[in-house]
Amino acid sequence: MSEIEIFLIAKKVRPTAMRILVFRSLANKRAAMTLSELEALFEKSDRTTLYRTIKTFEEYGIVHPIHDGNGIPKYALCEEGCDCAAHNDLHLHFHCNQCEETVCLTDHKIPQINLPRGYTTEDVNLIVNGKCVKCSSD
Amino acid sequence: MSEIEIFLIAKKVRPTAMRILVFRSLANKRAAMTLSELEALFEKSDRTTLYRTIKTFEEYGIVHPIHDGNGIPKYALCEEGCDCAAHNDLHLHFHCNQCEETVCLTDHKIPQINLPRGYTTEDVNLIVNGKCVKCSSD
DNA sequence: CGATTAATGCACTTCCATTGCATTGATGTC
DNA sequence: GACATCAATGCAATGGAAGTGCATTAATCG
Repeated sequence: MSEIEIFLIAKKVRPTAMRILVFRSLANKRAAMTLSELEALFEKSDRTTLYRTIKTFEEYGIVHPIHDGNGIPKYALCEEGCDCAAHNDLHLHFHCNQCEETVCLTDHKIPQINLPRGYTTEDVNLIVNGKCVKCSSD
Repeated sequence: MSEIEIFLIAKKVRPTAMRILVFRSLANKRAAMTLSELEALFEKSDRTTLYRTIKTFEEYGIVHPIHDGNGIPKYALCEEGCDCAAHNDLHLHFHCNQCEETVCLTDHKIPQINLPRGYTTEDVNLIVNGKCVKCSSD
């Protein structure tokens, strides 16, 4: 059994062919991907299956969606030990305006945000737009 | 001539009826609004006109879009003196998970974010999700 | 007033998310 | 191993919203 299969089972998700493929694709690609980008990787797959695969992954804390401000959500694997449901992994996301790639900067935690009296925080989403390492050297 | 008309002219935007209405609607509502929400306010208006009105407002620095993570952008009036084009108004946005309203917390500036070497910042988008004042008292 | 440009309204297209339903595949039981 | 059950898949269809082309109307300028 592959590592991915073991991981999925541990997450209580049945390791079907499609799920393994999607997981591997996300693991190999350093950047977050949209459903369409994922779809393009698999010739034969149905959009719906992919859609539901991602939903399942989301539900079981395997991926988290990233809304980088381009309207279409992207997905990236959660960090090990990240309990996204409890929002314990408040890292920031970087979106490159040139190559359009969005990456998790998991080492960069989000600073404490002060809110006006009466407001309570449940989740924080921080997107930095700019130029990534690859594009800065151009 | 109304204040709104004067303001629009100062922004080099012709104060048409629709534009005045949209501006007033955004000014009266404290929260940011989607195109659909705006559309619902005007019985007779065409969606396209509204769409282009907002695009024009965006272009001339009258409104700024807010991507609060729900896929559909919302729009709010820019602060006075805010030069959105130059990203000088990096305030944070608060989205209430209960009433779904999104507001600008213009007094709360976004702290300096440190990025890994090679990354450059052009824009920062910070969304805090939680409960707003109104909903906290429930 | 007439000409030019801007704004509007309508029709249409496209893209993506989402759901219903029938089918296929896997799992667990006897 | 055969069967019942439930999960996963694939196809078709729907719906919401963004965006575009074009003709019409309104405003502005000479």
